[in-house]
Amino acid sequence: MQIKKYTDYGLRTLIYLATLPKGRLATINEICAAYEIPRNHLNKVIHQLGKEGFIITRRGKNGGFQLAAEPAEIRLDHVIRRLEGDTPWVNCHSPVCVIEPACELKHILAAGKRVFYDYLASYTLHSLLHNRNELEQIFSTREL
Amino acid sequence: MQIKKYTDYGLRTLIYLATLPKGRLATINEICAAYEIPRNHLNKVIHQLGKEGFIITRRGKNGGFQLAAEPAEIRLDHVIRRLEGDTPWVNCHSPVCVIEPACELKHILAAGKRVFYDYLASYTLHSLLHNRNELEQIFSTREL
DNA sequence: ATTAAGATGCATTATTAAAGCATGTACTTA
DNA sequence: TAAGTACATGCTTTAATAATGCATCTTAAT
Ligand code: SF4
Ligand code: SF4
Repeated sequence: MQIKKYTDYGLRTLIYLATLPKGRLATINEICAAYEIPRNHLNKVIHQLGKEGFIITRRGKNGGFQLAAEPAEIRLDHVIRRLEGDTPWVNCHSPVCVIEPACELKHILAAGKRVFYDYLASYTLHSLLHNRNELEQIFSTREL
Repeated sequence: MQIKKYTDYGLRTLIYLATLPKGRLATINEICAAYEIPRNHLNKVIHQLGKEGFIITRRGKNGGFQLAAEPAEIRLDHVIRRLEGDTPWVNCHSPVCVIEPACELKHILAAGKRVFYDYLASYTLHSLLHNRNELEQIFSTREL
């Protein structure tokens, strides 16, 4: 019971982008260096972030990506749901569970999942910028 | 992002026990047969359920196990927390995340996890017996 | 044309959960 | 008290999935 690194990498990317001056593009290499994470994996995350519309990507020389909206408009529940994949938190099929038709548990777990995401819905990328100065300082010292 | 089969097996066991007449012991073999799940894995689950005090186990001939309390006294958050393991839903260490000291995200995720378990806390094993008759029927037909 | 960036697909490795196996220990009953 | 049955315990192996690596394609600026 843990979110994937994949998802966390996506959130880290959004955090990084949010600390940049508006309009400035970042590159995959830049983010890998900042967080010391593997380029290949981040590659896929960035791609999905683009597909999902959280960032705007630009190919080619001088390309890169930036936030597609204001940080306050990017909801954490949306991001995590997409990156994490929105499947049930319990697998009642494959293999099929014999009490499935009579089982209440799966409904309770599904409701719990909803409650979790409803809570996250009260936060946005902006909520993660409380320590913006400290974040910027971390990133700037890493560039040395 | 999904609970382990291990945890689900534990819940299934409790559901099964709750459908039995009070005082009646069940065995591991019985539950494996009822759910068509592997004995070796369930073995460990049963053992932990005993250690955690959700069931009372008895060794030896005519041994087995039964619920340690009334279904209405067995809270789902307690069971799932124990079986699932109560670790954070995001791993900020190993490897260490460079923005960890400035990051708000982990706190939000931790709060979301609390919200999830708080929700589960409003349910007990009794909540899972709404379709008790249907459950009993499923179990009885499987014994053939 | 060259170069630098993301896009895409496949292969490999690492991690963890799940399952298997062997043996120990407690308890009942003949 | 010996035999049998059930849970307890530890170790090994397999399966599933996430993470990572690699090669190549496409796009766009210069
Ligand atoms: S017990 Fe309920 S929740 Fe668990 S697998 Fe069966 S149907 Fe799904
Ligand atoms: S970004 Fe925040 S939540 Fe994610 S690993 Fe780093 S410290 Fe933890």
